[in-house]
Amino acid sequence: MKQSISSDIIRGYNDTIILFFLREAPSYGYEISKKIRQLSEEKYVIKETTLYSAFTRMEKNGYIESYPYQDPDTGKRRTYYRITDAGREYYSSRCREWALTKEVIERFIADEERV
Amino acid sequence: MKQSISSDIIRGYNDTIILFFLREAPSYGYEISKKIRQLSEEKYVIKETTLYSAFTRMEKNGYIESYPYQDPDTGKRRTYYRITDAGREYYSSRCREWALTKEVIERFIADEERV
DNA sequence: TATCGTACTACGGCTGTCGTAGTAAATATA
DNA sequence: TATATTTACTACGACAGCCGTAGTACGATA
Repeated sequence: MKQSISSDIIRGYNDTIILFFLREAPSYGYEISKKIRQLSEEKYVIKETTLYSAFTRMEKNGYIESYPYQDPDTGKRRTYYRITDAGREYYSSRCREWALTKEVIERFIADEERV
Repeated sequence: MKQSISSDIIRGYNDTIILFFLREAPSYGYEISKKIRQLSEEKYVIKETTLYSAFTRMEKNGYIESYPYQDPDTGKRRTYYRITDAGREYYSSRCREWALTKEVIERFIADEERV
């Protein structure tokens, strides 16, 4: 019974998590999902449907752009995504919001319970 | 254009915030909403419908119990809520989850953007 | 008399997450 | 060579929680 992260708290932060990786380089669904697992040390595993619907939403919002890409080695066709300037701004604003949110939520978290 | 907290990130933490106050003493909707505003210094103002639906949900889940109460001074009738043992356990588990979640999310928040 | 603060309830919409299912090609294993 | 697993998605619909709108009712204050 490992403690894990509820989807309600991560809700709305998936976009930020995805953009965190796209800031550094364009990528695609499967790779991003693996990177999330790795960086979180298996503590957070994004669901496929959640991930791909986030792509759709963010492209609609202009935070990312998709383009087809064929891997020169394997020949695999994938949909790659790159971050836009609007996406970078959005990421930054979410980071600032996070700082504020964290500070506020912690006022409602009892010290003794913090483990 | 003050930076404020989005409902998506607070989502699912409203229950915890409410229980934070009920742990100390029974209370009712209006009072709790005021306390949230105060403790967050206006950074988070819970919506009425959100608050009352949280009460309903938590009572259904057995985390709180309601009882009618008439104020001896004003004569005002209110629905008071008190926390149950299950509610205390739930609060504690949410606090532990928070510690984990915070740690994980921060891996996806770039240092430079932290302000 | 009217407005404001208090203390709610009802209803329905919206968004993001997730379960289920299916497709298809490449790679690994037996 | 046959089968399983991994990779890389798409479609559909359910669900939960938040929130906008609206309305009720009562007391205090202007």
